[in-house]
Amino acid sequence: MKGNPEDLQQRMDRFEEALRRSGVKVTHQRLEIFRQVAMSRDHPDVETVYRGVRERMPTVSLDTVYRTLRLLLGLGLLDTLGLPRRRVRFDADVSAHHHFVCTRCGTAHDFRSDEFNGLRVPEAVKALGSVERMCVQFRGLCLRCSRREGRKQSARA
Amino acid sequence: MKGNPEDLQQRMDRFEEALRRSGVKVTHQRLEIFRQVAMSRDHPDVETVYRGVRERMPTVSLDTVYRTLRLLLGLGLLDTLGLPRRRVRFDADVSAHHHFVCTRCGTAHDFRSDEFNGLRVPEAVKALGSVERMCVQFRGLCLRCSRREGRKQSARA
DNA sequence: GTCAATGCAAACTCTTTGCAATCTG
DNA sequence: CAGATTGCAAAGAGTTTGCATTGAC
Repeated sequence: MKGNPEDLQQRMDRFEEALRRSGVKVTHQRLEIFRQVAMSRDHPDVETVYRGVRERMPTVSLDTVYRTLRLLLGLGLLDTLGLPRRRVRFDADVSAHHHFVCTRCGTAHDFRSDEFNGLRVPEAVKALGSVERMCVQFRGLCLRCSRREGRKQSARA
Repeated sequence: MKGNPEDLQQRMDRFEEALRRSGVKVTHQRLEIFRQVAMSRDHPDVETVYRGVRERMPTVSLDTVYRTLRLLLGLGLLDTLGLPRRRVRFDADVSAHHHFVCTRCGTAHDFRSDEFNGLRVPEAVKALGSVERMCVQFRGLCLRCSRREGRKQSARA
């Protein structure tokens, strides 16, 4: 992220508006935590967000940062890189392939695609470092979780 | 993964061969742990690998599973889904964009690409679940880590 | 037989939770 | 002012480490 200041202000305004719409309270902590992520050029982890926010707000606590980030994830105002899950998942297939990952249960399925394997590395990416591998990731609800979801819906009705 | 039995046997043979070439010992635990990952259709986490291996080898310990998986990652015989880092990283940009992730330090940088945004969802993926979003991920050494690497090299020389 | 690898238990790191105090709407 | 939110401290996950024992080569 990180754009010019007007840009950031605009995003902060939209953020505050989104909080109100979601019916949660607009607290200093929430504003500063979001601002910190929005200001970062790379994608900060919790500790980095915490340190950054603490410079402007020395009394903020680490668990508020955790709680807030989780809240904002849930509201769709933030995203995580890769999976929001903690557990590392392993893959015995080291050759080129791509993934579909379930946002609910975290299970991942492989698929192969010559079209995707053939994608060229954009110049913008070459400027960031030396590319060793590439992977296309689709995210969404897997069949099993979709079915479960459906059952819950009909149970409520 | 998970292919037919001959396939698995072949992969086990290649695996054993790779261990020998790397100069590490070929132990029952290593064979069974790799077999468990290679057998799995989805991508198991450590706990799942542990439970699976324990059915065939009840005395295996959880930390051997951790150690072995880490070893095999290092040897390039296994891969992780997403980042091998545990820390979750956050992204304030919820709109469509793609990532370059450094395999060494874990930092991630955004880039945009209309070409990638326009990729169609393959039929094979639609069969796995409902796709909500898509992201292309490039992995490799970032500039900063490359420079560091270079310095280490010349320091040794 | 030697030294790497394992199993056990304890340490460590990251994240979540319970509860009283505080602040938003 | 009521109830959501925070800060603190303690508990919970997941992962790593030290050391004596075991097993591959």
